[in-house]
Amino acid sequence: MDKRTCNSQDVEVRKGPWTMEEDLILINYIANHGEGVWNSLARSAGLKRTGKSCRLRWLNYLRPDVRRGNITPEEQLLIMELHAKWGNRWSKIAKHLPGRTDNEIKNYWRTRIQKHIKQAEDMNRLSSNISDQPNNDQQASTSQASIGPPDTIEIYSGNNNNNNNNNNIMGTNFHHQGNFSTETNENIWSMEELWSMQLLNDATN
DNA sequence: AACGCCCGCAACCGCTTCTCA
DNA sequence: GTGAGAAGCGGTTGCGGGCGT
Repeated sequence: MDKRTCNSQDVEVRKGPWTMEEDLILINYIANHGEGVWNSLARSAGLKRTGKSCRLRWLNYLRPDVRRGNITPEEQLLIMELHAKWGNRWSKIAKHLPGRTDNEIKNYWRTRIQKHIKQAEDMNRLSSNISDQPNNDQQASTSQASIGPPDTIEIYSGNNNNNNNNNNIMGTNFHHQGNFSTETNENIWSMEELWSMQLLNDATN
């Protein structure tokens, strides 16, 4: 594990994975003194970690009310619903999932859900290649969704009520504004469709 | 059995926001 | 009002394990 000195006081700062000893020190210290100012907590506890690192470790892993293990289908739906509403506001989303951390939700989104969006995008690109038809201009004028350059999929609905729902998902511009239209158009992927793809896929796993 | 690839997750980094003197 | 330090947040990275060849 790499250690490096960080400041004029020549204090070694440990980085990388936490050891069981460090975990125990942190747990015991917080049990006795409670959470406090993280930088001084780290120092007082004798941990060669930054306050930030201690805070993260505590909040995401050591806290007694952290729920670990599989995300349930209910939680999954809730995550998707809240993400559609708020975008990548992971901590805000996490507040509605007791015991789940923003980091966990963020990872879950990136590793699971985003994958399906990518698949949807690929399928969509494929289908638009197959049906590369002349009446595209009518489609273009009425379409509520536009598939952009290779790594963008933009989904729009008619109304335009939210200011900041421009969610960038690892190069995928995922715009969701207001209610999704349920009407099906070749280039429209509604939230419901994305959800059902996700659920279908899970059912087959 | 060995190797390479892929995926999931823990942890770090840097920026923003909050709090307080 | 403002500046400094702490906390919060989202994006990114790196490692380890599982799996296919």
